[in-house]
Amino acid sequence: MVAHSKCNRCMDRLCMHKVPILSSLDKEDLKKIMKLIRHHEYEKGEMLLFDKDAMNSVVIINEGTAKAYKNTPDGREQILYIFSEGDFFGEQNLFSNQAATYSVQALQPVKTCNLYRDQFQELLYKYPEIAVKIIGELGNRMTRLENALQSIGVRNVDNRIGSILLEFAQKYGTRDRMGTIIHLPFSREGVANYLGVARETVSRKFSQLENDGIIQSLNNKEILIPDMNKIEAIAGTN
Amino acid sequence: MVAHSKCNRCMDRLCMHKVPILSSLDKEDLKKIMKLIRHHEYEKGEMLLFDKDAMNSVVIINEGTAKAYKNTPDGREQILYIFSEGDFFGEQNLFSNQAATYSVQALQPVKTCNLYRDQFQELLYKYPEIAVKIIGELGNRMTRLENALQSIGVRNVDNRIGSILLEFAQKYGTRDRMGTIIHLPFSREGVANYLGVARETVSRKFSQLENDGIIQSLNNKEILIPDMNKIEAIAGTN
DNA sequence: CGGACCATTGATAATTGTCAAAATTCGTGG
DNA sequence: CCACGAATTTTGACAATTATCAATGGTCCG
Repeated sequence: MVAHSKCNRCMDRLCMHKVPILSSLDKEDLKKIMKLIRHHEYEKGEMLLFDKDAMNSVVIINEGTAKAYKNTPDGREQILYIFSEGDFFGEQNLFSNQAATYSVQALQPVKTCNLYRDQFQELLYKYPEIAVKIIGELGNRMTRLENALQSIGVRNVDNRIGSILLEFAQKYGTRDRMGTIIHLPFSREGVANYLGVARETVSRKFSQLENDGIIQSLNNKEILIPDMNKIEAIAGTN
Repeated sequence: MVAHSKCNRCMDRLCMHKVPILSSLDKEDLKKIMKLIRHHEYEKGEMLLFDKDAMNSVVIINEGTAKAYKNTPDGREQILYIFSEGDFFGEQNLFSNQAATYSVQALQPVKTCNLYRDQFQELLYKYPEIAVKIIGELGNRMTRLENALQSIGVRNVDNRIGSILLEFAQKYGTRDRMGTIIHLPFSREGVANYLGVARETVSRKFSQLENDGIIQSLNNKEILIPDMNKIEAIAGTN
C-alpha cells in the first residue's frame, strides 16, 4: 500500500467528509487543512475534556460517541449533549479565553480531529460559509437544548421518559418488523442523568411501561418499542 | 429640528450602536443597513412571535424586555430566555425554513429592529466579523442554557432558587449601601415558570428565605439581598 | 376608595428520592 | 462455551419534598 493512496483513504475516512461544517471547502484547501489537523484517540471512559480546563482547540468527533456533562451542586452529573460523528465542541472558546463549561467523556472508543483555535479562526474569516454553517449547527444544538429545558421543566416524569424515548428512537433506533429497537447510548444511570431524576425512578418507570406492554427490555441497552404512537401519547404534545 | 439631525439621532438611539453584532460595521454600511431595517413597537403583554409560526426576519431588541418560552405538555410555560436591549432572535431560521421554536412576549413596552432574512444573510457573507460575533453570542447563550439545564436538573429546589437569585442579581441588580436590590423582570409566576416549579413553591421558598433573614421583599418585584455570600452558599458550587 | 390581579398560607395528596437488599446482566478467564 | 465474580439494575419500604386545591391577605391602579 503506497503512502499516497493511504493519504487519500485518510481524507475519505477522517473528519473532512464526515463533518458538515468543513464540507464546503474545495480539495485544495482540504489538503492544506488536513496538515493542520491533529488526531486523538480515546478509550471508553476516558476524558476528552474537563470542566473548567483551559481550551485551545476545536475538537471534532470522527468516530464513536461521547457525553458532555456538568457536575451539579448535589453531586450528580447532568448530561447536556451526546456527541457523535460529525459533532464538534470547543467553539465557545474560539473568541474568548473562557475555560471549558462542561466535561466530555467517551462512551465508546472515540477518535477526534483537533484544530488549534487560531487556525480555526483564520478558516472562519477566509470562508464565511463555514461560519454560516456553524451558526446553523449551533442553532440546531440550541433548539435541542431548548427542548431539553422545556422537557426537564415538565414536572411529570412520565412525559419526560416519553420524550427521551422519542429522541433516542430517532437518533439510535432501527426499524424491525417487530417495531423499533432503540440502542441506548448509555446505562440506566446515564438515562437518569440525562433526565435529571434518580436511577431508581428510571427503573421503575421502565418497568411500568413494560408491564403496560408499551416497551420491551431486550437487555440493559436495548429496548423494543412495538408501537411508537403509544410513546408519542405518553410524551404529550411536543 | 431638522430631518437630518433627527436621523443621526436615530442612528445613535436605535439598534446600530446598541447591538454588539453590528458594531463592527463602518459608517457607510451602517447607513445602508439602516434603510433596510424596519421598526416595530409592542405594548406590554403583546406577542412578538408565536411558537411554530413561519419566520422571515431577524429581530433585534432595541428597548424593553421580552420573554421567550415554550408551552409544556402539562399546560405550563417554560421560560427559556429573557431578551433585553441588544439581544436578538430568529437567527435559527436564517438558513433553514424551520418555523419558530418558541413564543416571545413583551414584558414591558418593547421596540425592535427587524431585518429580512435574505438581507441579513448577505451581511454575513460580506462581513465575516458579524458571523463571528454571532457565533460568540450564540456561544454565550448556549452556556446560559447549559447552566439552566444543569440548574433545573438539580432536584434540590433551594439550590435552584439560589441560582436564579444570583443570575438576576447580576443582570438586574443594583448596589446599595443596604445591599443588592434585584428588580425582578417578572412576577412570581414568571419566576416559577423560569424555574419549572409551582408558583406557590416560589412563594414558600421566598418566605422561608425572608424568615431566615437572607432576603427582604420590598415589593412584588423588588428584593433586597443584604449579603450575597449567603445566596451563593444556597446556590451551591456553581 | 374600590376592584382586579397577584401573592401567601394552610392542609392534603401524589410523586419521587433515599437506603438497603435481592436479582439480573455482563465480561472475563478457565 | 460455560461459570464465576463484579457491576449494574430492579424492587421494596419509607421519608421527604413538592404539587394541588382552596381560602385569605396584599398590592397596584384607575
